[in-house]
Amino acid sequence: MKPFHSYQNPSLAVDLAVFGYSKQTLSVLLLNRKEEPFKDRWVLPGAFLQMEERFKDTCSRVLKTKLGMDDVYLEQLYSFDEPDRDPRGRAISVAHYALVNPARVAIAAGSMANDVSWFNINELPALGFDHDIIFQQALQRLRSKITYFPVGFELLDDLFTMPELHELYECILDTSIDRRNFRRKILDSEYIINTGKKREGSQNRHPDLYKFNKKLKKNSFQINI
Amino acid sequence: MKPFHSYQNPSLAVDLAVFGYSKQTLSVLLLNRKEEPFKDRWVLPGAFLQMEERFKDTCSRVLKTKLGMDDVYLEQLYSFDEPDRDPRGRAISVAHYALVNPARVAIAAGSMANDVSWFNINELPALGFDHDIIFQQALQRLRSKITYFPVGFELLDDLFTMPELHELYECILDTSIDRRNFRRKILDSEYIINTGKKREGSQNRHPDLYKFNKKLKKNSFQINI
DNA sequence: TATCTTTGCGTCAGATTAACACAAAGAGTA
DNA sequence: TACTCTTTGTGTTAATCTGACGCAAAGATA
Repeated sequence: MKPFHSYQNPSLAVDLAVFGYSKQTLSVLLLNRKEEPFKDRWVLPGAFLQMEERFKDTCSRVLKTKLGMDDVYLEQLYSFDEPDRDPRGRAISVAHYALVNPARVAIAAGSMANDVSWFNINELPALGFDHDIIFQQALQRLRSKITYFPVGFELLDDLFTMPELHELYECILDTSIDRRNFRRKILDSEYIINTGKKREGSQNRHPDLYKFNKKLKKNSFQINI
Repeated sequence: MKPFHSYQNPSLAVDLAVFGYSKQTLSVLLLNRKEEPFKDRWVLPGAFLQMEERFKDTCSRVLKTKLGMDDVYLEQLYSFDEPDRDPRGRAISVAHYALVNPARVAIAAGSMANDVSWFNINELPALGFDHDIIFQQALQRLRSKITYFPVGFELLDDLFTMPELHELYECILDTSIDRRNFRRKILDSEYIINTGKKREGSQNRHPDLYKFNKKLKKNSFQINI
């Protein structure tokens, strides 16, 4: 299908800030480019829109084919339109961010495997294109979102303990949060449910296992960490 | 310049939810379409991106040429990509919202004049395209934003009174707010400055005139209405 | 049984907020 | 001038929320 107005449109792409949390570290997934421009530089994964694709379709395609991931939390972030953001020509990027549990996704071990890697968000290399800016904005959005909406569980296993959730928040917000006050706020918000089970194996007291409360009314949720 | 990858791109446009506040009413600017599709229906103003234009450029062009407006507050909202949102073919819209003071902008009295009109946001007709959705999202964003960031003054005159600001908040948030508590929060936030002058002419006590504090550090601002 | 660490639960003072009282200012009117 | 009516500016108080912290229960080890 041709565009129905006169001038030649810019290229249209999505870029993805894929966040993962593992071993008390928040990481982002980067791709090592094998072609110009920005050959050998690390960039956010992305792709051009294909015929009839919606943004989320393109994102899912990238997540599936390049990274072997299915069913991840995805949110549109912002559209970037600096004319010179891609040296090949005018290209517009509709940036998204994704939250995944790295334990659940095995990065596809294909030919790409060596070109994809998790990076601690505090130890990022300089990225190609305008991806530094996109990443910073994604991180800011994640930090803002998690303080008032329960997206944290997207990064954890189905069952998780209170100390695990607590550490996740401290890690994402890069601040220390009083353990006991955190517990109270989270429990008051009713966004998690105590399963009655306990996480076994640790040396000390075995913490309760919680699960996310899926019946939570979307608008009733409000924490202020 | 041609796009540097293989397939034919969708059309790219911006749509604008232009909010105005006047006489204790929050309004949005609508355009009456004179062509198919959606002939004779009201829609948000918008335009296709022209060569080398950035989103904000296109927005400014629409505001200037169709509405005769300059220098308005503008913020990117969201990008809409439903494949059938435009019956003419695939078109992507990067929606923005704008805040203007209707008293300061005279809607251009050209051939378009009869086709442009302010509508009370509570009395909107059914809009063409997917503009109902875009508008609702814009309204939601405005409501959310105004509770934590001082954008209200964009809708008012340079000098305004506390009751005027108070009414604006009540109108936008569609709720009643205790006058005295509101005053305290706003003053504590230091985002407005008492000019010492008073608004004359009213029958009763003459209220103080305030102005926006432009030296306010962007990140220090935080109200919770 | 004692010790060490982690986890769960509770307390309390200080800060914030909501609800409300009241006086001052301005204009009209007897 | 004195009184009324309405609006605006300021303060008070009780309820609520938040941050800081104490302490005991649970589990493993010595």
